[in-house]
Amino acid sequence: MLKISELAGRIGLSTHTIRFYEKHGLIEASERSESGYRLYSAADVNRAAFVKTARNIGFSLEDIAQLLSIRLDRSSHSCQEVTDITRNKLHEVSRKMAELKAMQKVLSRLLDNCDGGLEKATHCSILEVLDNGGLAATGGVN
Amino acid sequence: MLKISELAGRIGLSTHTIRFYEKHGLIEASERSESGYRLYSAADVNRAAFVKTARNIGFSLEDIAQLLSIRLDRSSHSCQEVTDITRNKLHEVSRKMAELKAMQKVLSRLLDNCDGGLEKATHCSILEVLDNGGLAATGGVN
DNA sequence: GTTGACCTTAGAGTTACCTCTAAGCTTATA
DNA sequence: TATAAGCTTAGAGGTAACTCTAAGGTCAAC
Repeated sequence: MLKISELAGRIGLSTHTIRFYEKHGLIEASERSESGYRLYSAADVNRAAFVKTARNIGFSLEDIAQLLSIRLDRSSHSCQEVTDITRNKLHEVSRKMAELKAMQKVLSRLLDNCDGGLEKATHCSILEVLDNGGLAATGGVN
Repeated sequence: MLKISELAGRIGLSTHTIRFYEKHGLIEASERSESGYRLYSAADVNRAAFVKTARNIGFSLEDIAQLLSIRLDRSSHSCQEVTDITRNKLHEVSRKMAELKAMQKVLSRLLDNCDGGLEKATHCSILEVLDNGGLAATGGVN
C-alpha cells in the first residue's frame, strides 16, 4: 500500500491533484491507516494511472468519470459507449483545430502585410485592419 | 450618442459583456446622461468595434488592452510592438494546434483499433490502451 | 398613471482544472 | 527528544472570459 506522495511520485501527479481527483470521484484510496493516511492498493494505482493516461490524451475529467464507470463493470457496458466518448472528443478536438486554423490564417496574413519595423505605428497595417472590422476590408480573401 | 443596448446591437455584444469590457478598461462611454445612462460617441463605437474585431481574431483581453494603448497614441509606439503581440499570438496558436494534432492522432488511432460495436466492453481495445499507459504499449509508433 | 422595457450598481456564479493555505496531527531521522 | 518532512481537512484563490442576479431608478407608450 502506497501513501499519497508515493502514488504521486509513481504516476506523476501532485498530491494536491490526487486529492482533487478524489473529490471528483476519479481516484480513490481503498484504505486508510490508523492515523487516517490514504493508502493505495495496486488496483488503486492502476486506476490512478488510467486517469493520468486518459488525461494526457486529453479527455476531460467528466469523460474520464464515464470511462471509469465503464471500466469498473465492463460487461454492463458496450464497446460502443467507449467509442462514442472517444468520437465526441475527436470531434471536439477537430472543431477546436478548425478554429485555431482560422486564427492562424488571419494572424499570418496580418503579419505578412506589416513591416513590423521600429518606425512609428502611425500607419500600422495591423491596427488599420482591426479598425476596419477585419481582413475582408483590406483585400483579404476572407 | 448611443445607449448601451444600441451599442450592443451595433457591434454584436451583450450589454453584460460591454460592461464587463468596461470594467477591464477595453471599452468606455465618453458621456453619461443626467440619469446616469452610458452614452457612446462615434469614437467609442469605433473603439468597441476594434475590440470586437480583435476578439474575433482570437486576441486575449490583455492583448487587446495593449493594442488599444498603442492605437490611442500611435506615434509613441513602434509598428514592431504590434507585430510582436501578433507574432506571440501566432506562436501560441501554433503551440495549441500542435497539442490538438497530437490528441487527434491518438484519438483516431484509438478509434481505428476498436470495433465500437454493441458487444460488451469486456475486451474494449480503448480501455486496454488506457489501462496500459498509452498507445506505445499497443504498437503505436508514438 | 401604470405597465413594461431599459438602465444603474455591486457582486456572485459559471466552467475546467487545478493550486495553495492554514491549522494541526503523525512519522521518520538525527 | 526535537525537528523536519509528510499527512489530514475545509475552504479559498487563480485563470479567462464571461454571465447572471438583485434591488432599484428611468423612460416611452397607452
